[in-house]
Amino acid sequence: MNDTMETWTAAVAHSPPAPGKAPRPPDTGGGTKEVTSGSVTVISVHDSELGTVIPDSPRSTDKSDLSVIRPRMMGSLTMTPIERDNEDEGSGSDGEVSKIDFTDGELSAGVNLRTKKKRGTEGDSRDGFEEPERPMSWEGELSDTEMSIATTGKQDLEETSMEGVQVCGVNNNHLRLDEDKPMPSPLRFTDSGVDHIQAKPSTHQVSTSNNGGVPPPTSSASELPLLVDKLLGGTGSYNTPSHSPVLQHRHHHPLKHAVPPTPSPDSAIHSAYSYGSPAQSPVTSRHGSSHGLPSSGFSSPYTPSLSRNNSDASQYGGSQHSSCYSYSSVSVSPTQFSPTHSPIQSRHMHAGFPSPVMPPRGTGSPLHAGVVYGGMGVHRNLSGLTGPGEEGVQEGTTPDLSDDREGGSSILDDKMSSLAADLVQHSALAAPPGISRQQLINSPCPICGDKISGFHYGIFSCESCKGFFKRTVQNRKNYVCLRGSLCSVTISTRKKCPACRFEKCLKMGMKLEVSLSVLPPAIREDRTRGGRSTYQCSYTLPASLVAPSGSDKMFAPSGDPQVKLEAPDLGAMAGSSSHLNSRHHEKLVPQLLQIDDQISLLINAWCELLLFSCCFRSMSTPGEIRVSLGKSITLAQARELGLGACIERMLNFTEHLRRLKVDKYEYVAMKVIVLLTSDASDLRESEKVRASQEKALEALQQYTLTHYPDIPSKFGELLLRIPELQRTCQVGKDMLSVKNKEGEGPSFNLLMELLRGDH
DNA sequence: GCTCAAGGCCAA
DNA sequence: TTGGCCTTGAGC
Repeated sequence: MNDTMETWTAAVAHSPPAPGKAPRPPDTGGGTKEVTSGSVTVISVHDSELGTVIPDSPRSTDKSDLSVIRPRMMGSLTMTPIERDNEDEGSGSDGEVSKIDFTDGELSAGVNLRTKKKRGTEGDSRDGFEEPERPMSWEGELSDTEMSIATTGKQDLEETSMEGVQVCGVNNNHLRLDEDKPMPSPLRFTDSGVDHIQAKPSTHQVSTSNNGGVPPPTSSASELPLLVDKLLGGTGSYNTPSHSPVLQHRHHHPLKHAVPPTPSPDSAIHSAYSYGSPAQSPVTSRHGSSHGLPSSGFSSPYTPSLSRNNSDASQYGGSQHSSCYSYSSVSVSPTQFSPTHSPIQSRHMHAGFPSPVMPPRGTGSPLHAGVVYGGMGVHRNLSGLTGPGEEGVQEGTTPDLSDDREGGSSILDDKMSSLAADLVQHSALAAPPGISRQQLINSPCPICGDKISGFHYGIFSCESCKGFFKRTVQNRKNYVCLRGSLCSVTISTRKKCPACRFEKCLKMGMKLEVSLSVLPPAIREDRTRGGRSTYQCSYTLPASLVAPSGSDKMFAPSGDPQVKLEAPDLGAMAGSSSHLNSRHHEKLVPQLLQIDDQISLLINAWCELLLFSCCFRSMSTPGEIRVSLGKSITLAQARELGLGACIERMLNFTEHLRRLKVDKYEYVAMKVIVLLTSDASDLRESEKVRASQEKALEALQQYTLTHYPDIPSKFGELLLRIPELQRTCQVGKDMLSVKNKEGEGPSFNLLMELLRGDH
């Protein structure tokens, strides 16, 4: 859906400090110093399905469709010119980010990676890229052989990266995967007809309004986005390999925000440990036998000597500068951490981690073919799964070694960082249960790939990204990216585009405000220092942790209602999202729904959701239905394919949407309503579903009345479209059913191919 | 008393 | 403006 891969730059250069915002008071040692009420408008919104999404409220930004994930991933696999251009951050491009004042010094600073002093932690003195510290095994330093492996792996990485042709294999040729070859099915994420009902980039809230002179929306106006945010996924992994609305639970599992029996992070870790037996490890199956592998030079970063980088160490910088080296620098504790809990392996889980509710698609292990168990070789592939805005090695392109900004080595660093960042997007944020805090800390920052220093604002991130996020929010910076919000964000490039960096912070799950507003904000308005963050949901299950089927009790005792699937996950499956102010979440958060109910709802509504998405994105193309991969189908073409009746109704439906000028919020809300309206008969908590639907209806009504006061009937007209949508689906289903029986109709796969949401 | 996630400081 | 380091203080 390249044609809809529109990006925009919202926002504005720099909103002035809030009136009365005094310079930062001196640190007087605690206490409340200043109350700020501003916030940062999310910088840019890239919505693949909605195309350009410009929040009409400065306090809200919407990423209204989960399908944004797929295009990003696909886009990276099939480079488009714009992506290449974007990746080429060489001379000239920086100037495009005209409103972001970068100095040459900053640019050059990016080249130097991590040269700043660190606390005297063991191994800190070395630049990980130039002189990696001797990797540690769980018994101590790696042997020479192991070192050789690790070193060789690094060399391989460099060489292949430099060539830009072959995916680094980390000394394991069988793990290599040529990037110019089609990705194995489990990694392509393209074979789903319902995959746009997928996970989505995590959504985020902006704590308060940065008006910039624009009055904030009324509460009612904001309620829909809020509701949508909750309904459609308040947090999510960036990518998910899942292909079905059910499979996607892997990233939107009910447990991902489950609150542990105790809110303590420590207890949360404990919970993770309790799960982490090798036998139970969800990773085990993903990687098969990892024991026999020579670590590939990328053995687990976790060692029994965790004190080597325990919490304090992590807080003040670990021993590894580079996430890349962190992969290879340590190995596994067979006692404390199962090899299968290796964060390396865990990083790969996304490539096909079995759905907790449904068996994985495809044959065998989703990680089969050794694709995913290969250290950096995997990383590169995984990076390919990210989108154009997600940095990474650009498949099919040769790294520009003449990059005058950073030089060849820095490019490699960039790529390495990119890979690392990608990995974490798929791992640390979406790590399987059993991954401990320590393991996560040893993973690269999901935003830039740097060393994670701790849990900041809802995710494990590095110190720099933590500081950046804090500054951006506290200072109410509104950055703009004039490059389409597709800038790479890595260690070496993170300074180049704060807009994209901040967007990625949000995307990766950094929170300005806790989704459930009973908890304090991550960014403290009063700037009170000290104290522990009280939101541990993401801590327990960073971002998109999922548990395999039957592991529900891992994080919560039986009967804990928190275990139940949160509505956001349900909404995420609906294919939309938004990250908006959550100030009124407690008012709008719908009832949590059980996973079984979510599945039932999806089973009943998948067709409507698909068709709706298809029609909505076809609003700009009268007479055509925009199907997959940016293609359109006309009625004539549809008739040739035997889909005429269905497409005709879809065109009519689309025309209604066009006439009603359905906007993104209405679209999202309607999707939620459709989802919750499905006549699933086996709902366990039908009352909750109904209550959620009522809230969605109410929010939609308020929204339409607020935003379209001149069309008072809009709400009703929107609702009237739902039966029409359902009839359209029924026509399609009936047509397929009848014609397939006759052996002359279009196949189900064809329809799915047409409708799938990889846009 | 320890942990750790906040905010603050300040050199680069 | 960045990011490493520091202080703070609630939670345990």
